[in-house]
Amino acid sequence: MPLNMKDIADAVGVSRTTVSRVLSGKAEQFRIARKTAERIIAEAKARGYRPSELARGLRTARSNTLGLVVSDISNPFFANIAWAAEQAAEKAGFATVIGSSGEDPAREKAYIENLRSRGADGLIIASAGGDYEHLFALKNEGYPFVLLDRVFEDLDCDFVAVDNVRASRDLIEKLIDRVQPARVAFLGGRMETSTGRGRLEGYRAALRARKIEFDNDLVIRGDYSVESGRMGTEALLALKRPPDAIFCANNKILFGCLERLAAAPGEPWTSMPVASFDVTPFMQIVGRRLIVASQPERAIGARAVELLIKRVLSAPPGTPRMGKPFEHALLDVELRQFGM
Amino acid sequence: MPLNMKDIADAVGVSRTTVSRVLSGKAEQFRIARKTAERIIAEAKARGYRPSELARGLRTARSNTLGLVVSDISNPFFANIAWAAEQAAEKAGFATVIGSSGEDPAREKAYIENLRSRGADGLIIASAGGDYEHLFALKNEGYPFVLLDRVFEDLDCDFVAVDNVRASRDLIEKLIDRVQPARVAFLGGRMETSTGRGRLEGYRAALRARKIEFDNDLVIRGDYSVESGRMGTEALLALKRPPDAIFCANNKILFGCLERLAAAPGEPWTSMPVASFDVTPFMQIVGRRLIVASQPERAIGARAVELLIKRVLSAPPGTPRMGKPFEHALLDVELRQFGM
DNA sequence: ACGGCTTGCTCACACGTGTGCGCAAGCCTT
DNA sequence: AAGGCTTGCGCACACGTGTGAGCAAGCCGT
Repeated sequence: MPLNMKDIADAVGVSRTTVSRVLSGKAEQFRIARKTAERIIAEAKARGYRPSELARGLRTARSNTLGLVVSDISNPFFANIAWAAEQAAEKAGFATVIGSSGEDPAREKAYIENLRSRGADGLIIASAGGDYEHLFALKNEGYPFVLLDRVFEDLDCDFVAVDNVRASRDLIEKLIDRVQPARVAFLGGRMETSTGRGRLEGYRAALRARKIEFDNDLVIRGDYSVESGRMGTEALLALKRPPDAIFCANNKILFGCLERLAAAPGEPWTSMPVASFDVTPFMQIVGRRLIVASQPERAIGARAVELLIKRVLSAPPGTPRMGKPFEHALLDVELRQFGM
Repeated sequence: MPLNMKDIADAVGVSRTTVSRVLSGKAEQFRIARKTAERIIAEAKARGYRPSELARGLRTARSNTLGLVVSDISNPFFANIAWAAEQAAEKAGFATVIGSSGEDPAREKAYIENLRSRGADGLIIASAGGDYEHLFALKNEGYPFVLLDRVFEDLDCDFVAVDNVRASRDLIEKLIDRVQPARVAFLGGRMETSTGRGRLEGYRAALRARKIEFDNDLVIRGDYSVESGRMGTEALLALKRPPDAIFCANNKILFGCLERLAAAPGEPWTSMPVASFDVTPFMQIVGRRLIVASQPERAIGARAVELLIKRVLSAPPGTPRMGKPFEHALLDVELRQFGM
């Protein structure tokens, strides 16, 4: 109902085909008279014609739209990545739609299905992990997608991430050196994700490098939520022998940790140094020494879009993208310090 | 290509029509034999059939998808609203796609166009304001949409928001009472938005109520960004006569403000009470007295979806929604305190 | 006069789905 | 035996777009 090419065609007095050719910029290619083209364009503009991407996508099997499925859009880390991805995609002539799975594999799967059936040309996925068979299915069908932040050892595909083991190790070594000799507590994230496991592995590596014994009491496995940080810190507070420092696997855990620490002050907790991944604005103002692994969010988003578009364009629409080797982008993190 | 109804039909040995009827749950209505239906369903499941929402949307002029365009998804306020909206929409059988305009009316307009041409059944919009002619266009065409958080006096339509004037006034009166007699500085947001203007009006009303003279030096107009908070605070720091308290129009401005205050300490700045809109987790841990107007984010998101779906279902697909009176939902804010 | 070339456009099909109408076969009723 | 009802399903069109093939008219050269 909202105005077709047919309406424009009738108004101008040409066939619908001609309108289609003109409006998709192929006027010259099909030798449409300049006069005719101008009249068509004017009419379309005047009546506010907007092509149906549904019909267009149905016909061409291409929508110039990328889907972005992240695990938690309320995490500024992912919000910034999403923002960067949008900008990059727009520059390349692609629109973007965002979805947030809330770390729920079922929702993630549903989102992917939805975006696919809605004609997205490709997907960028920060997977919740756990159950990820649907990702294998994507790969087997040759559907273009790029993993973001979280990867899977047994699933070879394009991805953009950081070296979590190394970053975590560097960060924790730095933390250890600050309070030496140090018992560093570990508030971990989802162990179903490569980031969760990698950061734990980096923790172990740092302990080994500094010849510190691994103490299971100091390792709390949780998920990437504020609540998890609260609960983990709660557990630490109950220890007979408190840690000398705390590592939080991401910024949400850090929130919970700091909140709990603030609520139950007293030494050594008050002055205990804390480290975490992912910079957020508040770190500049919290009155505590922080060491943070800053991931290049803008670069991650932009690179993911770049890889995805490359993959999307590597074969005619509607056909599987096979053959081309997969690209693995590992970006560098930067250690930063906050607080006095 | 990704498997149509025809494939299923051929495999089972029936016509495509029958497959369509069965898979859209109208088997009984069209008296398809139970046996046949089961075979079709089994075959579809086995081969992983996924209907093309493109074709379906093209045919039915309905996509069961709602678009959500917010001004800044990296603001937890909007992220939480988006999250709530998704949940509510899912419960009602609608999918959701999110877009973030970054407070840019042009991007907002592009997003709206894109979502519409992609077949979204309706939109929830937290508009950037400034240029909003495209919203009038939506209304004139009878396209279903609900404004969120920000409204326009000259545009009557469904909306969900809070009474910014009252909330701001209550908040600032409370702030004044704390440090009486008080010179309260105002770090404002985008004046192109009703929230920006409303919160300023509330500020003026609070001053009047407490019989405090309006001092233009204390009023900084900016936008809803961290940078704006930084710059505004910078300006305050340069005043010969410092304020006794600071009001920030939203959480991002608050970030910038606190950051700047932390970088340049000394009395009276160190102990100066600060107020703002929108609760974020970090407020529990910042070592400063805060009074915050907490908006019911989940309720806002859910209510907006409810209104939108009502509007969407109020007329057959593809036809303008006119006639029904518009609903204005004004939700209550809650004043909360943080810090010692 | 006639064939070939250029210009400027149209015809008709395809994409995958939903749906009103209709039809054949079997059974029941009278 | 004829008419009508029920059961179970298919035909064919529509949605709005892109596109390969083709067609009429004019012009040119011989």
